[in-house]
Amino acid sequence: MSTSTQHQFRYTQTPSKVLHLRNLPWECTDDELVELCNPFGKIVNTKCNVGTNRNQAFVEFADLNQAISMVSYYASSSEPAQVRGKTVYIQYSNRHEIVNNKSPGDVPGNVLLVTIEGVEAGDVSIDVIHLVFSAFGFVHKIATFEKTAGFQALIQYTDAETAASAREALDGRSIPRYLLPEHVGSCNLRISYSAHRDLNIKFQSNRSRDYTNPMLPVNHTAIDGALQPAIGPDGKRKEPESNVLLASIENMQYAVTVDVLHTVFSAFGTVQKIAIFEKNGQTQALIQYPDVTIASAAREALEGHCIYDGGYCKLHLTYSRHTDLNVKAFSDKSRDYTVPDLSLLATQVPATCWQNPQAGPIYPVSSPALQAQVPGGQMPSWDPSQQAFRPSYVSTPESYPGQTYRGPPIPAYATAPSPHAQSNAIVHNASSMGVTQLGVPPNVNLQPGGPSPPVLGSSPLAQTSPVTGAAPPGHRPYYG
DNA sequence: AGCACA
Repeated sequence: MSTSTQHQFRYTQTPSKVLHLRNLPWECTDDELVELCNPFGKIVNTKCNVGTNRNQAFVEFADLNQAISMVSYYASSSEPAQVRGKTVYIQYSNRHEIVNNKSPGDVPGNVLLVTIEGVEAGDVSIDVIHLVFSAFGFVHKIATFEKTAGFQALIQYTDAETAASAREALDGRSIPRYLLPEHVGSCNLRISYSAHRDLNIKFQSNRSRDYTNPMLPVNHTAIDGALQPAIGPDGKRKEPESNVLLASIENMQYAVTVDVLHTVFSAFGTVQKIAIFEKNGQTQALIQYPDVTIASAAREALEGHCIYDGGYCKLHLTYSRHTDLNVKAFSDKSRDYTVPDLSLLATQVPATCWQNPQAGPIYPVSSPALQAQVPGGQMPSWDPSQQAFRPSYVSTPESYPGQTYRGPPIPAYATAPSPHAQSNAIVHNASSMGVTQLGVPPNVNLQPGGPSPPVLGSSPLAQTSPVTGAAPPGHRPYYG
């Protein structure tokens, strides 16, 4: 019986330029597959560590005849195909192409994402990184940062080939001992590809370098600050002020959208960019102002306050290490308000009138991607009549500090939170904040007449929550 | 040693 099924296997194999390899060592790499198969033709794709035992693989040749030549060769060879001494069984795959389900980090590019395992940010200087990676070609730019994954660096080369050679040589290896401080044990490099093509380096600093632009200003504070962190009068480490605030949102019973944050933080000045993300299961957001003064005012005023009544969405604000966020202009988790609204421009300016001829082709006026950002074809938070929309280059940030927030309603807490206040919620009556004009997330239930918080009317939370009804008498909004 | 995963 089993012999006949084997026969069936044999004879139902129609040639394919994709080969199925099995009995591989589980450690097998794509490179080893290429090494094995390359003599027979051009490999256009591979997929290794397939199956529960991770001992199968697929190799796709550019041409069917190349796959046939490999299968025929090993069919009649006395020496079986081998990887790491293990015999590898080869047959035609029953598919005709390898589906490209490579994770983003496997898609080759000219920028590498390097995770330096087992070290702190201070252990490996950017100069050491530069030295190590320069062995493979000219390093254009380096940006380093710390994430939950550890200390990471983006390394930009001229092209993907150079990047690939560096990755090939360094992935899984360690930075030479003599380049590391003594206390560092092992420090493996984990290298994948970044989706970036061109890094946006603003300063030469201890965290980032642009080797193509020697005229770039040097950020001494970043360098000095890292070497000698500022110490506050209480002896605690004081985070340097920044124009970018990091908001941690506690007790987030209700959705906090980009629009909500924009509304809340616009009370203090032009919000340039917002990014929302998750860290350790908590929602955090970065809010970028044009300058430190505005950020500082916003931080002072909003720290510890809640976006919604009832202690929901409590803000904890610190200064971010960022000075300029690199965010998608339109997404549900980020917004760049400094980017002109192309869809608005498009309605006012014929496409042929673009001043920058390059701008047109990059974002076609009828781009579905652009329209997809705005269900219904509207730009809720992009009303140009809103003060908050004004691009940063129009505003005069310098005027804010002494100006005690003219324009939008002045939150009382901005100057002096009253100790008698019964609530520290920022939003009691959302309509008074102009939320309705700014574009309300569909799930926010606004009741313009009443002082109720913009709770999620349709959410089960709204039903179960004890504090979703109208505020008690005397429970006045902080907004006059 | 026998066909992936979105």
